Amino acid sequence: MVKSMARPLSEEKRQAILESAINTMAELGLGAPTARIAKGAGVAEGTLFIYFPNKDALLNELYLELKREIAEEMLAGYRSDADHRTQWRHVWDRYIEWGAKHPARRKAMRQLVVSDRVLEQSRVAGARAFEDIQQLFDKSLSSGALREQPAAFLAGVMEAIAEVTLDFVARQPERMEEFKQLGFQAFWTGVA
Amino acid sequence: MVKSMARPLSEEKRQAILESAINTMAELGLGAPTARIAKGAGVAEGTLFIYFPNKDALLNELYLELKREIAEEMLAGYRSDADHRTQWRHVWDRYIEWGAKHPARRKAMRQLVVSDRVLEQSRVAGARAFEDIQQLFDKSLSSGALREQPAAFLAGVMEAIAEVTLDFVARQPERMEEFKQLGFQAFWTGVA
Amino acid sequence: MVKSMARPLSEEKRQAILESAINTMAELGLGAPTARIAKGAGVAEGTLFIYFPNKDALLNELYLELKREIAEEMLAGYRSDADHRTQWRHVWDRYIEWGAKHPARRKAMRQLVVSDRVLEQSRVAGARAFEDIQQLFDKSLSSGALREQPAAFLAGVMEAIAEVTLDFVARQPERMEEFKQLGFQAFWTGVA
Amino acid sequence: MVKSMARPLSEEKRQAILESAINTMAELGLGAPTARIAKGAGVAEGTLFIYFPNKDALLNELYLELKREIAEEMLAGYRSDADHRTQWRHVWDRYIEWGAKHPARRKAMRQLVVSDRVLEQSRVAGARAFEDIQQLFDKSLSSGALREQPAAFLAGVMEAIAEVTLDFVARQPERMEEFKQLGFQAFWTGVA
DNA sequence: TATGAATGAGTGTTCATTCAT
DNA sequence: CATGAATGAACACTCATTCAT
Repeated sequence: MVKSMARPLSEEKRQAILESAINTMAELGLGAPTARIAKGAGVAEGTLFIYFPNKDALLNELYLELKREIAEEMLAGYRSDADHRTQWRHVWDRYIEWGAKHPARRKAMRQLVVSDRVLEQSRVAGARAFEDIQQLFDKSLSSGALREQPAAFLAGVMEAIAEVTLDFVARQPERMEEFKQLGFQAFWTGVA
Repeated sequence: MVKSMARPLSEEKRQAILESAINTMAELGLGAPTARIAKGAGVAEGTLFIYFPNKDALLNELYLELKREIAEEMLAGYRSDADHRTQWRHVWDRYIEWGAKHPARRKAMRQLVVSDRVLEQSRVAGARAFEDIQQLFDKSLSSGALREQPAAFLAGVMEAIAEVTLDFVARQPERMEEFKQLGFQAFWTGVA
Repeated sequence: MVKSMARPLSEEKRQAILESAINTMAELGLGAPTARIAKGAGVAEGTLFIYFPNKDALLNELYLELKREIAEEMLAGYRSDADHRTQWRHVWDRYIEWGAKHPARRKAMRQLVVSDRVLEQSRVAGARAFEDIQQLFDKSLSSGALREQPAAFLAGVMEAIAEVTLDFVARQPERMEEFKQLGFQAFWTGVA
Repeated sequence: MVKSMARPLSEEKRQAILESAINTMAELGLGAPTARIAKGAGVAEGTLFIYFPNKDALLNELYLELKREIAEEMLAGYRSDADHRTQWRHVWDRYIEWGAKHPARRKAMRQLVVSDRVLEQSRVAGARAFEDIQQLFDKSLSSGALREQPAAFLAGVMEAIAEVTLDFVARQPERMEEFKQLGFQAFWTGVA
């Protein structure tokens, strides 16, 4: 599905605005002024409102964009023929690596997640990007590889432990491998 | 010799302001206007600034206050003679119950935790309120009841899983016991 | 190549704001609210801050603008071939006439001159507008037409006597010529 | 005339408040907060309003107090049997010395003089403190020692030149004697 | 489409003054 | 009389959004 039909706008500029929003929000939180975001993107204040009807829309789209990016990243190189643990480990490692490599994205995401300005609708849409990973959960659950529990709960636990892990990696990057291992172990033995 | 005061600062009002800050911030996030917080506390706009020199100070004090409250709550009724698992379970249950009972407090806390406006200094001070619980971690670790790992990491994992658990409890309060159990199991088997 | 502007900053509006600042400050002193100044200029409150980054900047620019205007006024019609006394008298008369014609400007200037908010930097820049008049001082001094003394001191004395003169003119406008004469005599015999 | 009848208040405190007002206003201008003035005087915020009904009253009384102090200072050691020039020189020297010794007082006075908050009434009362000096003017004028001109104008010129002189003394205190002499000469030859 | 000047409601904070203690 | 907490109007400044160019 190509967007360029519906919006004959410069996809480049749109991306520049989203990227600037990430960096500006990482620094200033959700209160980051749209004027600064625009400036950071190299466009005029008003231009931002051509690409996004208002700030909340920008916030919600950014949330979605990041969700999609994370899901994509987590599945890259994924092999569905490996055993359950290996598959989980793959997904886990990819996420930790993404987070370690993109601190600003993580900071922005953290603000978005707890904000009321990101609508339920966006959260649902964001979850859809994780459908493939969801299937991994479902399969593992039905195969008995994981203890009986709601898949969403599982997902939440995994994400939560990953965040803690990333906090530690952020503070001591040189111990990344250790924390990555530690975090996965806590998750896997905890839920398996 | 203390100079007799015309009217001493009222601890009651201070609490009213903090309480109103919680509720207002639960609804509006950190952007909650000080004027609204004051109104909600039944005091004049200016009065807020007698009790807190500025909004950031209020935010930091609120963070601390909540941290202390949570620590106290978690330790209430705690028995140091029970076995490790029982002790952990106690602490876990108390936290889940606190969170389930105080959704506004949790919402406010969530915003504070991810905000740059809460200073490192306050976070350190907040951690001090958890020193007793920290000892529980240390003892369990040295006794071999828990797998070898940094105590702070353990604490982070526990808190993270608890938050997920509370999110589920918030959505389906009638399944509270089930989620409480599920969350603890994930934590305990994950780290033990 | 200049990027075509949507709407260029309007010199007209800038002047309107400065003009309104003069009148508002003449009435209310330096405490004149920016909101009132803006209103008096026929622009929105926020517009003032597009033309001046903050109130202090407005104050400093206003000081400069007035200094420049006064210098220009004093030199208009000036003939460098006349004798010293005539040249001085010309400059003197022009200033007294300017002050008598623009009481609000004088009132505003009086506040600005004694305020710490007008920076040394602005005062130096303001003095630069008087360089031509300064030369008149220097020439007269070196020619021996004026008693030996620092040129800046001379300038200060002249300005001070002019202010007194203007105060009297303000109270009894009908005696303007008399005071103008009296003041100049005090100055000229005092320094020549 | 003893004040302590009308106000059975501590004259000491009243003076402390006025003194603090001088210093605080020298630093912060007329916008100096009453709370800070009170603190500087070692009294409570509310106490200030026992001694002065409101801030404007404080300002006006301060103006008067300073006027009186200056007049008194100028006449101290004054010999009415000396010749005119000697008498004028005495008064001149005393004022320059007062100003050089009390920069904060001068700064405060400068703000008060140009402020609308000091009422005409206070200015008139302030002038009364100069009645004795006024007589000196009158006598000198009628004796023919000074050129024919309104006494008030003369006084204004003297004050104005003195202010300029003090500005120069403030910047180069080591040249005080030189400027004092220069200033007096400008004044005396200008008006005599 | 792109620009950035213009808008004005909204924000944190100050401060003269009052008044309960 | 003395205190300082309490008040709320006022202020400088910000910012999402609009719209003339």
